[in-house]
Amino acid sequence: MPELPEVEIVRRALEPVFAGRRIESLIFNRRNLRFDLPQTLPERISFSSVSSVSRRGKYLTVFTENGCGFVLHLGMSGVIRIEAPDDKTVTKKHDHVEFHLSAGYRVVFNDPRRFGFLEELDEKNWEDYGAFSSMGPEPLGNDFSGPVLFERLRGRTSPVKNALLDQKVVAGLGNIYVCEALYYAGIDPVRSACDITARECDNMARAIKSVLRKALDAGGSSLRDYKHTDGQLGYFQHQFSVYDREGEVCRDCTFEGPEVCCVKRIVQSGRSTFYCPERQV
DNA sequence: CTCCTGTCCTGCCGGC
DNA sequence: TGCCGGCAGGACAGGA
Repeated sequence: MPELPEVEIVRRALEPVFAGRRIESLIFNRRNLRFDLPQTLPERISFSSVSSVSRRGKYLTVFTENGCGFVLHLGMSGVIRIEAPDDKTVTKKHDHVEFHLSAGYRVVFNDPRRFGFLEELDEKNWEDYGAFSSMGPEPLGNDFSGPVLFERLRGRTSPVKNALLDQKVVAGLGNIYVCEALYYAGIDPVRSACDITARECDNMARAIKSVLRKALDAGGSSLRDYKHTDGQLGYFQHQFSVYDREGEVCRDCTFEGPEVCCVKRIVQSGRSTFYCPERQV
């Protein structure tokens, strides 16, 4: 499931393909994804050149020179496929959106579960877009730190795991990186968010940045090979410390003797949380 | 405000 | 072998 690092990798791959190229046509192969597709967008952005490809949290934004644009969310299973001019054009099941660009490039959005969405956006007032207007800081940006996180968790009685999943608290985190970050910070995921001390928030902010950077680096190294992986961009394999490792020994376990520490799985708000009870307190 | 629950959707996997 | 139920989860609506 694409979270901030995966979306950023997609952005980096899309930028050189989109930037400066003209959108010859935009084709919707169905009426809706998660939401109805913007039927007026194709005529508004066709034949104009792309001026920017950006990311905010898990959202991608693309704008054209005439000030039009759109926001794209990959949802759970969304994947971007880039086809170069000399590639054979293939249409796959769940290819919902196709951009045909100048010089024969194609960008295809494929999303089996259709949790993704694409909505029209004006460059002028993109910050007014609902999700953006209330979104928390970029975790890899300069305005995210321990003190900032501490402030944003104030008054929040829900478990810290749930709070970190809230895009209003901090942007771009999903279930996987929240579990991983809490592991590295040594924080028990069931603790109430407002009970986390300032000092622990320093550790959490550091852990969040570190986990995201590592994933970015791993994705970055596979980026140059994307053509060999069927041209598909969306998410990558990572080595997780706790996520999806129920019953296994946690990655940095130093526990010795007959009692081996192992990763536990609990359910919080209907979602799996993986953690190490020995290290996370 | 915050918090919680139900909803959307299909591929995959385990059980029989 | 094939069917079926359960599970996975990001964002959001709506109610407490």
